[in-house]
Amino acid sequence: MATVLLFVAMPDYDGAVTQATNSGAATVPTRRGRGEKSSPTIYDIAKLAGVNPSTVSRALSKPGRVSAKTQKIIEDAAEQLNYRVNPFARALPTGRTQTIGLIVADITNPTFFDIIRGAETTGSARDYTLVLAESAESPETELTAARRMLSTVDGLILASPRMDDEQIRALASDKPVAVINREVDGVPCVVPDVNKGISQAVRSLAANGHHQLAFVAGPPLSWMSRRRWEGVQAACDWYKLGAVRLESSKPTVDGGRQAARDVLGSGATAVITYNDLLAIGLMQELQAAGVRVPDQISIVGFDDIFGADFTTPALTTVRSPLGECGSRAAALLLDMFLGNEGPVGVVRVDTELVVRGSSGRLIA
Amino acid sequence: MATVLLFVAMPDYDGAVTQATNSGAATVPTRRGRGEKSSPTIYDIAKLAGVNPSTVSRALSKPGRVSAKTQKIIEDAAEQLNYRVNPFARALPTGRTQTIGLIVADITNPTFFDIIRGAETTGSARDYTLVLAESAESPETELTAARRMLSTVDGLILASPRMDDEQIRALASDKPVAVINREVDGVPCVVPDVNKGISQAVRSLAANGHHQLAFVAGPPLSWMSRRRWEGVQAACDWYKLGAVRLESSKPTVDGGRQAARDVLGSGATAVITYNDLLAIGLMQELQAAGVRVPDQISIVGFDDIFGADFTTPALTTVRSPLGECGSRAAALLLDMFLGNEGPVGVVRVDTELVVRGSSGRLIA
DNA sequence: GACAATCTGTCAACCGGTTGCCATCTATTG
DNA sequence: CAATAGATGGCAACCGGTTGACAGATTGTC
Repeated sequence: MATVLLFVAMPDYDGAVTQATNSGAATVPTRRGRGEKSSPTIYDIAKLAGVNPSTVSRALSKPGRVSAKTQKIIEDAAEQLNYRVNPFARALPTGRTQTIGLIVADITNPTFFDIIRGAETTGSARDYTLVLAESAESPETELTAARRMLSTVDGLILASPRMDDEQIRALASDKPVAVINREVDGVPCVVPDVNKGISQAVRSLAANGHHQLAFVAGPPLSWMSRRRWEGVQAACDWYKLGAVRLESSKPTVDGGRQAARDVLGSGATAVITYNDLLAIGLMQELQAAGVRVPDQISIVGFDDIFGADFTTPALTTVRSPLGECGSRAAALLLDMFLGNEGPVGVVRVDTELVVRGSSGRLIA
Repeated sequence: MATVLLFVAMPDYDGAVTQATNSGAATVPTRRGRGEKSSPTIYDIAKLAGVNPSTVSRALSKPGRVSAKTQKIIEDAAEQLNYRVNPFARALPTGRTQTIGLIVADITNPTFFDIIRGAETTGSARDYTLVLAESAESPETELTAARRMLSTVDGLILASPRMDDEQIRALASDKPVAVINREVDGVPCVVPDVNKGISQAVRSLAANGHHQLAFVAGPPLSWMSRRRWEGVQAACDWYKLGAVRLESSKPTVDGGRQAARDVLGSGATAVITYNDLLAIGLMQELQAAGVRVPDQISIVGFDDIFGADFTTPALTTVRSPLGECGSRAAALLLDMFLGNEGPVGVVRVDTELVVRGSSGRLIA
């Protein structure tokens, strides 16, 4: 299992008083040859400021606990010494690590990229570090990773979890947990509302003369794959299109190529895939087989990942605001850290159709 | 500044005895409601095994320091309690954090993805966590990030650094540092040898009837951009092609689009770009302007990133073994951790041309 | 069997912050 | 002016491992 840690932002020393004067030359004060004594500690500050170390600790982390005068003296001393808290020393007694865990199915999948970015940005704003781990689409690996992480982080974000609702709730009973791309009772979730985007896609396809649509599904354990299929079915019902569901071996470009055969066999003239990777692979394979896109078959992906507009024709896709999902999930966690048990409901974000060249009028 | 931490692999408790028996049910032994007492400690093990905590510590981290018998007893106890070391507690007295820092110019640039992967995989094998930070192409940001990271990691990898050689050496005098995509005297470096790949590219272009070539450069501070341009010049000399160097505003798809105008103005029929992102943007813009690729203009990128084969035609590119670079750099660091000051020379890895559809015979 | 060399486990100090409790000191009020 | 509440700083214990120093046990040697 691979785990990635996104060190979002290292606070100057505590997130307070962030303005560091660039007064002197840009020299590092403590230049030590080998591995001798390292950075200044609160004890050094205490000595310099003529107070007790505990007072320094309070001045730097408990706003208002010390008098304004002492506060100032200590802050000056801290700045003079170029003090940085030792995160390990802080984490030891408190258990607070200033980190948020994020588990994704596959680090190399660009879909997760925006989620990571979003979570990182929001965490960063509050001096939280993001730790990434990978589940490789396996519920077991995911659970193991989650358990291990949980001891090291203050909270956990699960992007597209593959494990049971029950297991997720168990984790959530231990530390704050937020879920993306899935609804789990009793756990705060951030879920793109696919209906709008799917409606737009199917309406557009119907308007372009399509009558039979195929949906290439994602991983069987993916809640979101089921959800998208339901959305496609509902929209097809409404717009009077036939809809058929096809399996994919894996939610990648390669999986998309492999699905081409089934798509052709299905007789559908329009395809919506579980994600963009599948759409791209499918388009490549169809074009290689001489099928013209979109003249003969229209293709619509999901997510609008990096590279979706590299293809010719560029990929039409239902964009999920992945960055917002990551950001919202992180915000939920940050909220819970503050003690707000708050609403554990579902946060919904909107999806929208991005029309590019891979979908269009059916030329019979 | 954004910093990402790649938590590569969390060892079972110390990397030794990794087989965890899945004996009982999959219940978490310490189920605590709120934030009560957490995981088992070496003190718990000591009590259970009837020895002193320090003996437990030694048994778990200093192989051979305790008798085989005691070792066994302690390991059994540790397993029974499902013990995991507390990384914070360990880092505090030792300073060893089991982490490697990696600074890249841009987290969203897929070029760095393979480097990250490579470093992560290699670090992972030795139970090291990877910490990522972003420099946003700024030497100042990079230096700040590097300084901050340095106090938290055991060693640092700089992928495509933008700061001075001098600054890099200063960092390296503090803790182990390895550099990728650049040569810095006195610091271990991993550098793709671009000559082979460029030679292949230029030879192939010459053979296809091209006489005038343009190189679209990358960031001015990029050592590798200069190096590639030198390689292109040398190869063009050899194969008797004219070569002209064009600037780009930024090394992205957008920068590539903007460069299209200059490319057309240069009269070149073949283009090599600093990286694939530029090549893709350039190709999009040229095609939009009605230029046929590769019939009128051949395009060759650099790196072979994710998505390079999404385009139509697929992108011909000089592949750098980025994954290997990351992996090698991490290996260098791990070596230095073991006390091997070793050779601080340059590790060279090979590049090769990947011929796809965007380059070919010039059709006048 | 006496004595040295080697093993093995224990003691205690330490890493650098945090925090409950208490002693002062100051300010407010009667 | 005395009594009292609140603000402020100090003391010391603690978080969970690590490690140098040392003593007791074991083994080997002559």
